[in-house]
Amino acid sequence: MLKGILDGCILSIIQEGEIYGYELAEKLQGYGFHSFSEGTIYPLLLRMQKENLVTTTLKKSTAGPKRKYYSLTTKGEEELEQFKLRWEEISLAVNNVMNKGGH
Amino acid sequence: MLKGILDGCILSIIQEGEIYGYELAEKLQGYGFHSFSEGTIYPLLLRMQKENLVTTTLKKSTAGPKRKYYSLTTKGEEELEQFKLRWEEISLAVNNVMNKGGH
DNA sequence: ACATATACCTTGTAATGCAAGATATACAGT
DNA sequence: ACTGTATATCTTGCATTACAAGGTATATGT
Repeated sequence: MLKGILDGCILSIIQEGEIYGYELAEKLQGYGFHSFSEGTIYPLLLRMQKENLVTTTLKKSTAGPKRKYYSLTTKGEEELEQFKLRWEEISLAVNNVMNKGGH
Repeated sequence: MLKGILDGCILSIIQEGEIYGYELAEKLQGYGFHSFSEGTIYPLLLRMQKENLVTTTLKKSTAGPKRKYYSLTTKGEEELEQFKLRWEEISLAVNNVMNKGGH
């Protein structure tokens, strides 16, 4: 049902502007997602690249190996729009269920 | 991240009143969940029973085999409360991400 | 006797999420 | 030069979840 919810969130963050994985992981925490390790995020980014939702460019880091910056493709933007619609449907449905049972 | 979201929704529906699996499946559709087959719901109900979140009583049906009615246990009610909190956190976080990118 | 609707369960598979660990680069302190 | 620390990416292996598909069983109407 909610498969791809993380995908959607990541697409949305990338849409704000080019970003690399490590930074993205930190940003997710800032938005209130506590539970995402890099072991979750990196495989997901690789998958999205494979599906042509994002493109990457390597850039030097000030301290560490090269950063892999991600940007949305047109297909990625479309996917994001679809995700937004899906999220509205789902969150509405869950809120429906929740608010019936009690105050 | 959203593992157990269906669990929470089902707990919430059961809290409204005793209900059996087949009816629950139909009710979920009514709330706007399109994609849940019985192959998803029944195993989940059995698991929740095993975890002592729900209890069951069998009752005659007007047309078909006996219905298995589910009710919440105290533990199930606690689980539901926790889920509600978790859902608020998560939906807030996702909405944060979504609305930044510009609607 | 047969079809249909109801009702529950099992099997097998794919996707997802995560911990843990492997690899690699750069800089700062000693 | 050596060591530790922070940065940065990727891989492996496992557990959970979601789902389609199929299987079993009961009651009613014709």
